[in-house]
Amino acid sequence: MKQQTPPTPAVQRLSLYLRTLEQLAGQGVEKVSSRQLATFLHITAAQVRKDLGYFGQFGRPGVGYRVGPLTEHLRRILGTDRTCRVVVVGAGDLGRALLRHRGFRRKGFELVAAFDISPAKVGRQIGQVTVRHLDDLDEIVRRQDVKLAVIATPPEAAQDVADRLCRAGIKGILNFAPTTLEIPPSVAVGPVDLAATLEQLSFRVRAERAADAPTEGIAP
Amino acid sequence: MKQQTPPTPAVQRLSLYLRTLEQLAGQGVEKVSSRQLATFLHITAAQVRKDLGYFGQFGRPGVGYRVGPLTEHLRRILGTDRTCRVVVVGAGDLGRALLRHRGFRRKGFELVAAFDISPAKVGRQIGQVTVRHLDDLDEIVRRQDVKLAVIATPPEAAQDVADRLCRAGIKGILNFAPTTLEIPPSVAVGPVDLAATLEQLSFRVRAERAADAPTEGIAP
DNA sequence: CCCTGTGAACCTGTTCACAGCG
DNA sequence: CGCTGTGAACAGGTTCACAGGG
Repeated sequence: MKQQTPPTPAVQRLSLYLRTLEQLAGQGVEKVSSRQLATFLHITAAQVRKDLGYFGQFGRPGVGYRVGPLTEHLRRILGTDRTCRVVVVGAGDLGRALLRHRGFRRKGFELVAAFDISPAKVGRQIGQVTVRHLDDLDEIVRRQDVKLAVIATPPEAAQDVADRLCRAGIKGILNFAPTTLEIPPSVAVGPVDLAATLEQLSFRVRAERAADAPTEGIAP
Repeated sequence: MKQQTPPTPAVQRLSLYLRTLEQLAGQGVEKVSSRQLATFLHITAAQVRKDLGYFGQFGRPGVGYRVGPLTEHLRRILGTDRTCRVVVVGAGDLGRALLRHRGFRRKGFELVAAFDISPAKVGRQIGQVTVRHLDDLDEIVRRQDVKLAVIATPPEAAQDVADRLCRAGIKGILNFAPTTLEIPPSVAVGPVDLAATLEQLSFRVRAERAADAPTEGIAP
C-alpha cells in the first residue's frame, strides 16, 4: 500500500524528473522508461519507479511513461502547473541576479516585486520589476496574494525580513542568507547557503586524497 | 567503534556548526554545549554529539566544546583552514553575483579567475578579477593549481565546460546549470538548481493545505 | 520478451539511554 | 550535578525480486 508521507528525497528527485522530461519533450521524445530516466540522473530504475509510485500510477507496463502526461502530473504535484508569484527581498548582487534570471519564469515562477532599504536601490528597475522600499512589503504581498519569497539580504537583516514576511502571510521562504531563521512551523524554509555548499565540495575533494589512508588520522 | 565513512548529512551539518561557531566567536562566546548548538539549528543534542563524534573527540564532559578550537578543527576537516582557489565559468548575472560576493572570501575561498566566451564580457573587470576567454581556462587552472570550479553558464554550455574543467585537472565542480553533468567519478559535483529549489518550496506550501506538517530542510 | 508497481529485505542515519568524567 | 561519547534500538529510504500486464 502507499505510504502516507512521501520521503523528502523522493520529492527532491521529482524536480529532477521534471527537468529531464522537459528536456526530452524538447527533443520530441514521447515515451520514456524508468531505466532511461534513471540513466540520465545516475540513479537506479527501481528508485524512479518507487518515487513516482508515491504519487500515483503513471506508467504502462511494457511501454514506460508518456512524456507529456507525466510532465503535467509532476507539475501539478509540485504546484507549478499554475504560475506562482514570488517576491525577492534584497537587491544586492545576488538579488539582482535572481531577478534577471530567466529560468524561474520558464519553470512557472513569476518574480512580481523586489524590496530593499537602501535609497540608492529603491526606485531602480531590475528585470521586470522596480525595487520598492521594504516598508511596502506587507501591502504588496497581501494585495497580490504572494505565497513565496526569496531572502537575498545580508545575514544581519535576514531575521527581521523573515518576520515581516511571515506577518504578511508568506507561506514559503527561500533563504540565501547564511543564518538559521526562527519562523513559525506553518511557514516552510528552504535554506541555500552557497558558501556552505562550496565547503562540502572542498570536503569531498579533500576526502578523496585521504581515501586510502587506513590510519584514522583526522583527530590531531 | 567509529564508522569508516561519515554520513553525508553529518558532513553537511558540519558547515552549519562551523557557521554557528563563527557567529558565537564574534559575540565573544568561548564555550558551547551540544544542546546550545542543537537549539540554534533546530536539531537534537544527540545529533550534534554524534556528528562531531564521527571526526574525533572535541568536547570535555561537564563543560562542552571550546568555540575557538572546535572552529579550527571543523575548518581543517572541511579543508578550509587554508585558502582554497576557485574559478568561475560564465560571467552572466549569476556568475557576476558570485564573483562579487564577499561571503566566499570570508569562508576561505578565493575566486581567482572568471571565464566566458562572449566578446562583450571578456576583458571586463568583475570583483577582483578580469574575465578571460574560456580557451585560457586550462592554462590558468594548471598554473595556479586550482581544485574547485563553479559553472554558471546556460545549460547548453555546461557539459562542454565540465569536460574542459575535468581535462584541466579540476577536482570539484559546483554546478548552477540545470543539467546533470557526465563526469568521471574522480571529480565531485555539487548540483545547485535554483528553480528546482523553489519548486520544492512550492510543493511544501501546497502540501500544507492537506496536512499541517512542513519541515525545515537541510539538503539541497 | 520488456515494462511497471510493490511488498520484503536490507542498509543507512537518527534517536535513545546510559556509562563515565569533570 | 551537567556534559560528552557511544553502543543499542529505532525509523526512514533504498534496493531487491517478482507478480502481473502489454
